[in-house]
Amino acid sequence: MPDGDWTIPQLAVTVDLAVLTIRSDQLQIMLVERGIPPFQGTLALPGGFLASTSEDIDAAATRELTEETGLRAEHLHLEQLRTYGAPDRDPRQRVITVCYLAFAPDLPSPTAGGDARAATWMPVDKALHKRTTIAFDHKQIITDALERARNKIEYTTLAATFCEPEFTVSDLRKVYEIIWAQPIDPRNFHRKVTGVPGFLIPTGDRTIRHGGRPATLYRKGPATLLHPPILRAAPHGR
Amino acid sequence: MPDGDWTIPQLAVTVDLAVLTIRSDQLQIMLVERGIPPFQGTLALPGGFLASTSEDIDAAATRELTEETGLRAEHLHLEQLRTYGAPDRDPRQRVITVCYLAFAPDLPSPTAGGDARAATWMPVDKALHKRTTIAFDHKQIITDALERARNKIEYTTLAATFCEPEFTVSDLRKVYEIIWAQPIDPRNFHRKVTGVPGFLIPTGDRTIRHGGRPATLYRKGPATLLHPPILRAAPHGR
DNA sequence: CCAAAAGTGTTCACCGTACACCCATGT
DNA sequence: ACATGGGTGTACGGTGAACACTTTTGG
Repeated sequence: MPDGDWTIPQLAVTVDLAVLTIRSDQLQIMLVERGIPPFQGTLALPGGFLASTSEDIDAAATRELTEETGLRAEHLHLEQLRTYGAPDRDPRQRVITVCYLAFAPDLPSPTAGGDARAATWMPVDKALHKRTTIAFDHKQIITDALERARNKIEYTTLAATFCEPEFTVSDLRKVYEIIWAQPIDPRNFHRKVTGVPGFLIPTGDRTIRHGGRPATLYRKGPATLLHPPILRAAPHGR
Repeated sequence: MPDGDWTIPQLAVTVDLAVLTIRSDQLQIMLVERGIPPFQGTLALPGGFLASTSEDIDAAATRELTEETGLRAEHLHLEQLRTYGAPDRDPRQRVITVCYLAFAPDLPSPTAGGDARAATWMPVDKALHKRTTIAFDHKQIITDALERARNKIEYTTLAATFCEPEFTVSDLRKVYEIIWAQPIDPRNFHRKVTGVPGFLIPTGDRTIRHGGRPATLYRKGPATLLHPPILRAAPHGR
């Protein structure tokens, strides 16, 4: 950090959220419809300006997230994704956005938090489709969020954050299959994840199913890293 | 991004650099001595305020980096590390710092770029030592930079960015050994890295050594990802 | 000849993959 | 009985770790 005591005028900082969840067997992202220009009526990532001069940016992201989802922070994963600062990304003024990535289980209702704005879910595929219009550079942000999510579940236990508090190995496998868009052998996956110490804690209960053997229910354990990682078939991301 | 058209007053955005290099068989980080309070006389990461309202933050980082190192951007690696926005991280005013991580080969002179400020190198170990004082929250940033670097060379070819344009397999291995602070078997390492397609391009020349068989010289090839990654012995970083 | 560093060959243990097979439930 | 999904056993192939060994230089 340099010496000097001046600020660029007309410089604003916002915190935006890329909230991912799995709904209807699809990876979906939370979007809000913009009420004013620019991009009036189009969809954008939820977010907002810093609430006060003394608010930490991480805290601002947490606040936004719990407001939008209505969930408690412990049931979510939140991490900083990247900061976007192209000079023309907002036509009104210079806006720098610190963007956060969040993983959430499927939520009872999109706007359970009581927020006035209409938050909706859209499949990530559809949001990234050529013909879909997303405000600002948010389509790029969604692309980055997807890539980060795909990489992250390889070597962490965060995939479980997409599941309900109690979930089966199948539920967890579905998360991987949906995010990676590739099938996974159920038998080997089962052995793999149950073999990681501290990842899955059996609750003692079992599912009541419509057919088939009942599955053991698990809770997420304290482990955060997977060793060795669950590697995808194809070379990482390129 | 939300609706609204106002800015927090007294909010400044800076771009800081965590530049890593290998000098004297140690991982070192570039620091500058602060000329004015706060933290006058103590060391801090190089960086600065955005040069103009229309400057992209990535471009600002590149500019700072080439100014400080005197090297052309092609010989360096630069990526965004993280944004730090704790409200009290600068006692003067609210400052949000977008921090970048850079890898550089050993440089001819620390301030070859002709910059007036005195840039120095300090071993990362020493910078992170309990008794070393570093300005602002920059010690935390250095910690994050080190962790990122350690992870990054696992699955990318970026370790070669620490080497001269032409280097041997031994040179590259030393980079890994120094950054990971752990010995690596020279034979297996050799086979591993020479086996990655597009990683190492032989120049045809060999080293002239003070003893021992001359080593083949390589240039960095177009490959960017390592598949499979070079995994460290111990569980990743925890 | 010896030391030192580069580079190759070989062995072995482990692990991911593939898949046969058994288990426990609903219909 | 049969379908459906949960979960275990096992054989095979690839790869990383360990290390003996050869190659090529300087002293």
